[in-house]
Amino acid sequence: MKYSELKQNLKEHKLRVTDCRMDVLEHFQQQKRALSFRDLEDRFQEYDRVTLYRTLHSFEENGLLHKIPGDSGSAVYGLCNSCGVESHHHNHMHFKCTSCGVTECIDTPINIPSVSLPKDYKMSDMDVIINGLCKLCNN
Amino acid sequence: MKYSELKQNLKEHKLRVTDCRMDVLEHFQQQKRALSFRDLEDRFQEYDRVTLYRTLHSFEENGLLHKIPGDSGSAVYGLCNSCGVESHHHNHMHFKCTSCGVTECIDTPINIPSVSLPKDYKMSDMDVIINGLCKLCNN
DNA sequence: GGTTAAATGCAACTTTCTTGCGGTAAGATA
DNA sequence: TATCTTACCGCAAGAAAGTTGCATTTAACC
Repeated sequence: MKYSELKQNLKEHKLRVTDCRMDVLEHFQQQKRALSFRDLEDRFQEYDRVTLYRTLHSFEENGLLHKIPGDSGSAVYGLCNSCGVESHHHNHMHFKCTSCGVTECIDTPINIPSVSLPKDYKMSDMDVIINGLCKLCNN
Repeated sequence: MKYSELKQNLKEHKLRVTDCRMDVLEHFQQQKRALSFRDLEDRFQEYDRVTLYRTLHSFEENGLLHKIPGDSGSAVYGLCNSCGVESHHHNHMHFKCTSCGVTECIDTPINIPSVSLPKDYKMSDMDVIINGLCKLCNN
């Protein structure tokens, strides 16, 4: 993705354009997978840990990234193609490879069934995490 | 649940019977909801933090509890009724209340649809986390 | 270019989780 | 029930993860 598009992307989310944010956003675009704070820390040693934390938080707060529930303890962030400004409450589907540990967004629109909850429960949205083997580890 | 039953439950999972384990297991039974390490730490100040960590880990390892993915960073553990010794690979469904934060297991057997994954991906199991209002907060 | 609010870097700190080890107690065996 | 073995416990220390405050720098706006 071109520099101008990244810049535009940040501005659309009301985020000030800085080196750190441009680099982090570009990295998410290129990697096409969910990244943890640790991933960013390893990749961008030129930026302070605190700055990376704050970058992730502001990205999340402004709807550019969303947090993916992970059982490993540390949070993982994903950049879904379907993550538009208005579509905050869509249902996320993610694939986590049990072999290599990579988490990816599943963009294939799948009609998630209307779950029959017990009486008086009200669903707002749901996270679906599919565990298994990704295309690389499955071959 | 009676003392003898708790004891039996531990033994069935090849776990040595100790005070800490009995108390923790009983607490899970009584609470009927998912508990975080923090919950246990607050509840059982008479036990060492490390002991509680190890208790959770051994319970998880031996299939008595399972880890529920949480986006808050800290892991949450649940004791499903359907968690038998043999049924390790069943699909979990959990409800997390966005108001009070309580996570519960949804025991209603719901047939989770066969998701159409991209080519070459292989699913083993899935975690489904439904967010919304629980019956207490919805009234 | 000058102004202002926001982002950054640094330091210090809190919280969360892990490891190692000596002492203790559960479970087995006789 | 006495003894033995091994797993569990508590304590201490430390590693990892995340937060806060503040002075400095810089993006965005005029």
